[in-house]
Amino acid sequence: MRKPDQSEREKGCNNINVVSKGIMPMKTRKGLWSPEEDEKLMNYMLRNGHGCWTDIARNAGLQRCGKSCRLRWINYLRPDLKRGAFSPQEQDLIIHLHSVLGNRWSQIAARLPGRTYNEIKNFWNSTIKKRLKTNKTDASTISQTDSMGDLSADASRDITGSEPGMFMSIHDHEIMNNCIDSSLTSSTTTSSSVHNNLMFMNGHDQFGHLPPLVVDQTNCDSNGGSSFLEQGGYGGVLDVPYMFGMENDIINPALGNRVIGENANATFDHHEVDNKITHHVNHHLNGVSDGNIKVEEVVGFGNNWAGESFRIGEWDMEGFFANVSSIPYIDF
DNA sequence: AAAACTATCAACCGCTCCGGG
DNA sequence: ACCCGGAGCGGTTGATAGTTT
Repeated sequence: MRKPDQSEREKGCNNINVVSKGIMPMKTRKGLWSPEEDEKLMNYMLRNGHGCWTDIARNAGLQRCGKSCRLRWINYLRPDLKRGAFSPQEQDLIIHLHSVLGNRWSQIAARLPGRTYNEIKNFWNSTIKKRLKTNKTDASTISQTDSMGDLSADASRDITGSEPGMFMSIHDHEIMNNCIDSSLTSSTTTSSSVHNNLMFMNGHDQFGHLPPLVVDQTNCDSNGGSSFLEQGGYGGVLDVPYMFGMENDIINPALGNRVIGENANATFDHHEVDNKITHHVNHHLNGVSDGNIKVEEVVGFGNNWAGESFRIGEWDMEGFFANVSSIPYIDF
């Protein structure tokens, strides 16, 4: 991997930035950090702790901008960083969290102790993305032979423009099926149409969205919730999304877990939910499942999720529930 | 052996958000 | 209300190590 190299290090020395607080123009270095610089920053941080990064850069005797110091500390020097390859469990968790959170790398990293967002981002872009792409190719081959037609064609990207390709095993579908509330039959659509929309081969709907999940507090037991990590596969039942809604809500992870359904206008406290997820995920990392968290335990009722409420009409429900009869995966 | 290709990842860039003046 | 600076984030780049041809 890239190692500190003299010519490279010299390159950045021509950049002249004015150090904040207007003391005097000072050359700031760019490029790779030398071991000496690392030592300076490390020693300073251990002695003085966090503060204004611009001050840290200056006080530590570094010819670096504060931004560069911050990045170096967060991504490399922090003592609590875990080194080495991602474990299969961590990989599963990253995939899992990405399906829920999207490219919010810092939020994903916050749930992986000792890992940085940059590390996870790099890992995703280099390794997982390719893996999913390969899987997608396989899936599209299968889907063609299964007469999936143009349903798979538009699944090349999700609404954020990133690559899809999350797979669900039959087992996953069964678990998900168990989590579908029978009361949906009385909602604006039939339970059969919802079921069918959950059963796209690649785990996405015809628009490339991840499948919606129906919140059912009573049926989603710890079996469904913990099975994902234990299986070690891609995709699967997402226990985290269950934590976002209320009973009978439909949640679409691709839309930021926004809620549609009878509680569409309900809003939740983002930080509270965040804390609960972190708690839940930590249990997974420690090899302990605490089962699904009760929805009311997370969101309560009447809390506010700042500006994140989602109305049913804002989603393409027509498209969402279209073509259900042409999906051959599982017959209900 | 060497050129070409691929994978990895450190670090930069530009942007948004937020708090203080 | 507006401006400014710092912090933080996500996208991207590019150097280098490793692998394949």
